[in-house]
Amino acid sequence: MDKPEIPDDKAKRRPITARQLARMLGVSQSAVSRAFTPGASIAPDLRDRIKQFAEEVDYHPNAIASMLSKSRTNIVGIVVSDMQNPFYPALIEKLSRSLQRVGLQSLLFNITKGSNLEEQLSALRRYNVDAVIIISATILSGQTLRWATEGRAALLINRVVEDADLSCVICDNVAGSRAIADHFYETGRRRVAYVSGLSHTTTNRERQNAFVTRVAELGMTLCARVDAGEYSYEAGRRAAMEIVERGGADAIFFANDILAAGGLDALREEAGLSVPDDIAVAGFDDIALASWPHYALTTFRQPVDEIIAVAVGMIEDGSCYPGRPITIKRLPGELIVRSSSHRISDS
Amino acid sequence: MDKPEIPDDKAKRRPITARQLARMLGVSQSAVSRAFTPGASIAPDLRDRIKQFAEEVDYHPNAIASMLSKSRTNIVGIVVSDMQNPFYPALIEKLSRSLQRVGLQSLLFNITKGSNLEEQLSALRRYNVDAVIIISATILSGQTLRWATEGRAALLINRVVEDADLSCVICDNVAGSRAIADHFYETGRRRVAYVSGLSHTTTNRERQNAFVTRVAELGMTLCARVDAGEYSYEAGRRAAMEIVERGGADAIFFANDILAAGGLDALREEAGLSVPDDIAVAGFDDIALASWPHYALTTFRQPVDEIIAVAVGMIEDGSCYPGRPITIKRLPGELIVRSSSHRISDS
DNA sequence: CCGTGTCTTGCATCCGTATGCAATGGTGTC
DNA sequence: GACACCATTGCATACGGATGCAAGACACGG
Repeated sequence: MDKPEIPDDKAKRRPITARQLARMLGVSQSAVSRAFTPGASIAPDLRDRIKQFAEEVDYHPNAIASMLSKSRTNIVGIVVSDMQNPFYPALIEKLSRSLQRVGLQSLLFNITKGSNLEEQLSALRRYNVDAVIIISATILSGQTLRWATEGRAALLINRVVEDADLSCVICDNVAGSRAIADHFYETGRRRVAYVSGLSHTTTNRERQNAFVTRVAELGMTLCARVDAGEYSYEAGRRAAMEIVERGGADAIFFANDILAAGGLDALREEAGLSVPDDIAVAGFDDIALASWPHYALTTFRQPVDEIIAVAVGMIEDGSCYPGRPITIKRLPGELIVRSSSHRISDS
Repeated sequence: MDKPEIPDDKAKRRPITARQLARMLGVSQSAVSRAFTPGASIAPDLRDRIKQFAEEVDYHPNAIASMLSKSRTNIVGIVVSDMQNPFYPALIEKLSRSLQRVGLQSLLFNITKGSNLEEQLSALRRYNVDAVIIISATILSGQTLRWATEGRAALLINRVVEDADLSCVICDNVAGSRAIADHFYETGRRRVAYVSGLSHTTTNRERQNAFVTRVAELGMTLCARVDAGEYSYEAGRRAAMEIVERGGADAIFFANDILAAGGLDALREEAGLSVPDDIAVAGFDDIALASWPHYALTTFRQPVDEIIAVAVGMIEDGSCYPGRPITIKRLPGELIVRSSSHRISDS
């Protein structure tokens, strides 16, 4: 008859605590804590009894208190800036899902050029997140990044920032851009053009340099090199028209797919050209839209799943914690040939 | 010469605490706490002195500890499921930005059909978030939602779930769908069709019922009603082709823009029809793509900014806290006529 | 000069869980 | 039966900041 009694004062809005649970069961609060700590020293039957009773009274360990005493939050800060490019939402979704799978939650830090970075990043510090994943370093200087991530695990995805002392995981931009150049060459193109997004980012510089270099190696002509100024559909359209007005080309490599989509539409609809007959178009990333029949965009697919796997792995094994040597992982992507660059003779 | 001395033992990786700061300055820990609490009772010069010194030694209040003692986290849980539809990333971005503006961070809960909901939602509870914003109720039953949000502020965006006792903020789907029907009628269409996404969601039901009803009122013929099964480009293509095969129509209203984009491309490229001459196309949401010249999609624009403003307002003023009466805010949208439905005679 | 009131400040305690340490009880060995 | 050993359990305290309460400082009116 020592069945514990469940008090039913619903008046209390505060959730039940481990201490209360313990008192009700006649055990110590430590026992409750141990019951919910995997691997803790506690008798199996006691653990079961506590867990079962916890379920009955709807007890859930308070994660905040746990964070405070363990000084571990199980939260990863994700710093993003441009969610306009569909590549990033897709990446973030998979990333947050992978993190959840290993028990980590994602705290979103959406930074904007306009808003004061300092305030936002100070929140990043105050929340004591276990790790920071920076997905868009576009508008953050190395110095700012270093300050924001000082003393905690941090990791860049899809960007390299020279002076930030941060590990990063990126797609092999060089191989990708060369593959595009090779593909243009092999399909008979000789007068090519390159459209950059934000010209100062390392991502763009890597892609541009590799492409331009390979183009020269192959003896193709680089007719134009246009800076679109931003990664957007509209910018892609403008860049494409600029290339047409400046004398055209027979192939354009856009720094990413969203630019390429705009460019392709402009070439067809505004310039009245046939893609791929008159001009070939290629992008980078392989976002969802690239596989839509209307675009059928030749592109270099970023190994998103692998990037995420590596990133999550680095966070789990602590290899991106402060003090550890900086590592830069370049993962291979894959050239995806679709009909924006090459009329496939036989399906 | 009572200038406080800054210890430089970088060895300690633990960040400095309020107590340490206080000791260094010769004040009490409470003073430090008050210096960082707006409106607290503290002399202005003491506050300045503390804040300045804090800056020197790089002290940041630990948000976790603050959460524990204030039992307020300043974190809002955002529950999402389908980030494939570009409407949601755009919404989330603006939402998280608005929340940040009022000092709230966004903790992302990315739920999937496959993964075990219970575990994910239990995390939602354990983290003691101040409020929960559910952006996609698609795969959550009212019962699950009620459990997940029990005892805390919660709010649905863009969905209504009958049995969940939750407040919600949505676009006026009925007015929107009627506007589309009226627009079709006014531009001479008489044989219309409707394509649903997920047919069981309230969003879809509202749009579908309103459209079908209005179509009948106006004496137009509803040639087809197709359930695409999901909100995706490919599903839109399939639905459009199904309508064509079943005899066609002279106007199709797709339950949202991403479906409409797929449908429009299929009608033009696969069915060889002219849009808008042979057939008009309209969507719902007004995502970025809708304004691209290639699509130029007639659509009903969701008042995203207003939805977010209202949602954030409800969280701030506590009107969605448990115990408060449930409110359902329907915000007016705006019909955006573009050339997918109507050839504009004069630009 | 004293009483009253306002403004600051420090003290002590609380928020809810984790964990080192000691105490307990039971098992196995010789 | 004595002793060593291991598995459990509880106790006490730490994690870092917030806050009620009381004490001290100071100003003002009488």
